[in-house]
Amino acid sequence: MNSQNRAATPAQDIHHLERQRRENRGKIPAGLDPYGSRLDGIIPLAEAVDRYDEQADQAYQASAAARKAAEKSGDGGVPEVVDERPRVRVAGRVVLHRDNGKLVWINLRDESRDSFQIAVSKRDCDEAGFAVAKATDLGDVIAAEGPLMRTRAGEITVWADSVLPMAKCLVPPPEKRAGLSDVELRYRQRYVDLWATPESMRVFRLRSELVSAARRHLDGLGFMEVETPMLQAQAGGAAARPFITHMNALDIDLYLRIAPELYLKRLLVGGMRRVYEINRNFRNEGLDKQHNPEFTMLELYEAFGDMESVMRITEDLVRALARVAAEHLGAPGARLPFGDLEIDYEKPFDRVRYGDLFERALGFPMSDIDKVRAKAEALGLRVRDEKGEPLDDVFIVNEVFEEAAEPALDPARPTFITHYPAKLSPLTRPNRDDPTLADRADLFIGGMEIAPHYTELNNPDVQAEKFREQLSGIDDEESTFRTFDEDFVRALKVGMPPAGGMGLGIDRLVMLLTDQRSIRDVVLFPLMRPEGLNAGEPGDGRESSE
RNA sequence: GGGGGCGUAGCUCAGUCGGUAGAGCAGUGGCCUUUUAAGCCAUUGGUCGGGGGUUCGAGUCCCUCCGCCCCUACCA
Repeated sequence: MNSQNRAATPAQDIHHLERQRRENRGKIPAGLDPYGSRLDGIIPLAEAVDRYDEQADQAYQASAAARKAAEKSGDGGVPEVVDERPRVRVAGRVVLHRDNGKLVWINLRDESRDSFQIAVSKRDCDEAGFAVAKATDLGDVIAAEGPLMRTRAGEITVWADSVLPMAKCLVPPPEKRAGLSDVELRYRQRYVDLWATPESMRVFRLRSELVSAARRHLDGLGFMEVETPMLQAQAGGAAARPFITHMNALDIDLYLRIAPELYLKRLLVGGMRRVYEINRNFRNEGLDKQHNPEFTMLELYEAFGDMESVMRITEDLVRALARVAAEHLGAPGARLPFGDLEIDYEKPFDRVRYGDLFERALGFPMSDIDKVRAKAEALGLRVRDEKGEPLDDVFIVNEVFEEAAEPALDPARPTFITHYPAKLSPLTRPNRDDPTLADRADLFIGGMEIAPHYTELNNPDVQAEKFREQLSGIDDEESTFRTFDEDFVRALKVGMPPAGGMGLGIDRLVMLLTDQRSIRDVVLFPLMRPEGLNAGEPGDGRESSE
């Protein structure tokens, strides 16, 4: 079964450190597969620590000592050794290896614990297991079994009587104390980062728990989780550039979705009352600390609700998730560090009207358009469109708003910005009392836009008109992917109940709740330029420059 | 797109004014049955990201390409 040992890599191409590891693999006793096989009953390392029984350990030590003393005195009547220490079977990556000759100390790591010690003694372990322990390299995956004891130095340890190889690590691992700090390697080889950098594993474990908790929370509110198309003939629901692909069977171009919105609303038409989807969106735009081309979005819609009702859902949800994260830090409540900030999710979130925030930050109202334009010029902002035409007032206002007012928010206070100008949100339902305002509220936390909320438009005629307005004045490139969604208007004609909707950027929320500054540190496999395609072609530099 | 920075052993990093490439960890050989960043002795390991240039001489200076990071811009 050990055919894998003889994988045909030419010897001269193998790095000497890998060759050495291949040789060490060969030292594993015949009859044991270096790549192991199914092993039941393995418990997490953290649980092994919990199972330690102080009394049983002391009773064992005492009875072993008594037996030894009796043997020594030779008076007969040697007592039985009482060993009721709990036995455990554990497995993990070898992160430390101290070979004392006839006693080998190995520290394992798994998802649950950074380090857990096993001792492999020539006297007490079976022969093959001892040989495995001697041949073990840092980074190997092994399993061990034995009683739980405490060493003289006080560390809870498995005193192994059996050790089994589970997987050889042929690639030399990162430095044992510094771990992997090269960010490029961490992203490209996440499989190394996860085991070699405990902090990285913690972030992704917490991310998983947060997403689970979000589902539980929403399910508890009577929401139904659904899945809608990622391959779409029209990329709607947002104003981003989509990725394009081709379907051979129908010979049509398809787009990777930029948002699930228009499909989720169709479900409200069909009669679903509360729906949500947690899934990937794809946007063919720039990469930075807050943007990955594929990112995870939670969108939810509540029939017979509105912006206010979904704002309440979001606030409760975010607070519940913050509590999960705080529990991980061993802190009660929901106060979490984010860089230099401490963000308090427990107190009611702040609310500020768009216009009020503008006036508070700038010192004059947004209606004072002369001052707004002067400020825009002073800030060096864009005041004309691509064709050189002056931008509409409301867009200038928004440029100034984003440049000068948004940063005036307290980043440590989760804040909803409400009452956006209607012209900024062309697809949103205008406010019933003041049609110049849109029923839209954006949640900001830590200086990041986390979640927009809307009272959804459900009048098919208004929707059709909005689509038409949006399509007028787009350029050729945009027109290839921005189209009028006839079917969506037809759905609205069937009748969609009034509704509130929300979209929450899961990656950004996870950044906040795990205190990570880059989206790449909360995405397991962030997009990277592929390795080795054009790297270092001889002479390519000179040729392309001349 | 614009600007700045970085790239040296498997990993983490030094490398002075341009003068024969260094450390720790890891690895290898040896000793060691309570170590825990184990220890002690010995020791292997380099396309200094690729290419070109200047120079008697380049890890170091210049050009260029590749990759990554940061800032900025774009992004409902």
